[in-house]
Amino acid sequence: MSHVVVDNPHGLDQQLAALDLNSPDGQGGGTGRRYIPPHLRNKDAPKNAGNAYSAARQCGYTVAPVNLYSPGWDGGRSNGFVNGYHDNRTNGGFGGRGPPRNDRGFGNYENKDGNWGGPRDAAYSSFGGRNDRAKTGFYNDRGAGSRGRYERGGFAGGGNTRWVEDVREEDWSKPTAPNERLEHELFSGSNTGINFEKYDDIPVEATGSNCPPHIESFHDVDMGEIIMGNINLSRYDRPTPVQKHAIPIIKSKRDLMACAQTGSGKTAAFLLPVLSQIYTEGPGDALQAPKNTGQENGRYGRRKQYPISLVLAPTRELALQIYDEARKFAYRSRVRPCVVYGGADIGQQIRDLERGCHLLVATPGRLVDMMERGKIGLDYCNYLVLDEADRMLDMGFEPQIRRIVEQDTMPPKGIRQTMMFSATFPKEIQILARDFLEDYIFLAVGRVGSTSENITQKVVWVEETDKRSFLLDLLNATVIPSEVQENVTEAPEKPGKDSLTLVFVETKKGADALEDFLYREGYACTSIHGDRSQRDREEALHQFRSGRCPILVATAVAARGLDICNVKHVINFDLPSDIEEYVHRIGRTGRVGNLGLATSFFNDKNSNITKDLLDILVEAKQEVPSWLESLAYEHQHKSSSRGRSKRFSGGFGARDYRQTSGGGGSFNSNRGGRNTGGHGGNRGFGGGGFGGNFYSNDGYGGNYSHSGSVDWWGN
DNA sequence: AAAAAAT
Repeated sequence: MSHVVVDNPHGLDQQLAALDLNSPDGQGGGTGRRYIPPHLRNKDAPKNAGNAYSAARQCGYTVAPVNLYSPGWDGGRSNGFVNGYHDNRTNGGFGGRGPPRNDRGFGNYENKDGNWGGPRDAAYSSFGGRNDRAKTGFYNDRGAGSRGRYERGGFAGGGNTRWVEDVREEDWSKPTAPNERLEHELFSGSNTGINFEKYDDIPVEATGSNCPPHIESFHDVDMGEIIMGNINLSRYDRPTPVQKHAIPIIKSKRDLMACAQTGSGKTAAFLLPVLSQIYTEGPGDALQAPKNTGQENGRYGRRKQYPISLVLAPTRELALQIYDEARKFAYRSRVRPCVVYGGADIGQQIRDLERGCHLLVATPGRLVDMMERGKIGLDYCNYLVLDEADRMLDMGFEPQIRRIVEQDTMPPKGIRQTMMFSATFPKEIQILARDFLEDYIFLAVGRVGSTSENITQKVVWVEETDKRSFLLDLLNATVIPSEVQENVTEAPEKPGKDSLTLVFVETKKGADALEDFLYREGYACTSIHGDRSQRDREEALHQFRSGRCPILVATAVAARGLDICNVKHVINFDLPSDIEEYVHRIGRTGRVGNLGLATSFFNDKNSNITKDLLDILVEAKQEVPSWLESLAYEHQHKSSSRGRSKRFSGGFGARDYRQTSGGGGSFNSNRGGRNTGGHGGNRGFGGGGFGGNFYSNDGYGGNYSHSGSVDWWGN
């Protein structure tokens, strides 16, 4: 059942018609036709780069002008104030590059013609190779030979003109001196590369105009000597499927929307080409920016940093993880990666930023904070990556994200290069992609480390009161409880340095309690949840990773994205009520080609997940306990009569439900004959290749709590 | 009846 391709084009089109955002011309909504990704529509639309408005209007969409608050782009409107302070940097200069002023009444400006400034944007002229981003006519090519230039400040009179030594005399493409200690620190960890041949089977589909061919080896594309050196040090052997496709796409300066799971190697898929580009092109204007004028160090602004690349991630731990990867690939380069996220001392983060920041990894809230403090300017951010975009929207980050991307000084789409990664492609993400991406390529990657192959999934019936003792039995692994025997063929490995066990619970309280219990029972364990201090969280993760505490009790905070090798066993002490969450949780094991075991405790409290769980097990070709099967059957019948839980109302009366909540994916089993009637789980999940996962299920947009009215908890 | 995220 895996890698199902869409075989129900009608249903699919129906759904897409329902969300018809992009096809005023009817292209997207026709029946009987294949889904046309948004970027393939409106082919005739003028490629007026950055012309967000016209594009939006073409779509029959009334939107607030995207850069409403970014007077900078149409030039000359900035008054050179930053956060209420005078900003010497822009004094009398191009002006247009002034910082965002959404508190200064610029909101009334409308960029009337959508022209991002034309000649005045000569500020964009790049010494590097950015000009070959052909679709934009913005770059005033001064050629690569300049050794210096007049500083921006001087152009419009008003002072400050001075010759600036061109820092690009440093060749960013050449490696800097090696540093043994650092090298050891960065690369001594285990190989996180994914080198297994079976990954070749992972289906990948790329759509979009002029999509560059994929690569088979890291050597098929020139990423420069720094990157190649670091790839070697990381012991990356060959690219994963997502890397094979994403690397050439990003290298050829195209925007990208990629649907891929974590664990597919996607962090490197964007870090490698982005950093490679930065190395070849040098810092561009970013280093010319105020930083070196000395003026930013004055009374008001202390060294505002202008990262060339920004990566946004939903959770702090994930941000850290991406940052750690970035440090590897930035080794022996002039690029300095930084990370900012909440819960940690902001002063320390600011000091770190002040030491230089070319690539910034951030969680949205803290970044906005940094921007408002005038510590970060996105004026020169040429590369924007949104990682786990669906997750970020789930968590309600959309306002912050739009604030960062649209309402500030970030270059508009078409100028910057934007890459979005998401496990799913629901309506909200499609809208975001439409707003943030220009002429993008859509990449759909089948699930790597698919549950069916790598992870053995067990579901056992355990009453609430028995859970603890049951858990102890599992951890000891010497005795397999009789109830489990029928399902557990191999005993789980005992937790140990190379055999980590991750125990998921549903509540923070529960996490504390269970950790206490295990601790009292003499187990080396720790816990992670959102109420623990950031320091404790990181410490816990470290203890776990290093194997000092081979048992980690966790809430949903650890369910997604975290890449911890050697997790041999995931135990759902409490099952989640959402199948999506389940999939993410068990995905913490069986990574990088290893085998994993996932054991879930099930009792009547979990009836809401019965059907979806069953479907997942079937799809992943796992043994299904007979009681689960009959339960699912019962549940379906029982609930169809008296209105099922909102979330799993699948199968019946689709459209009527779609505004209410949950069930979105459910009614559209896009699998032709088999109307599973409640199968929301296919979305973004394992078995189902691309089509079904990404295009369809979320058509009704009901799957995400932020989209509809009520979620499972009634919030 | 929850978790996450800026303070």
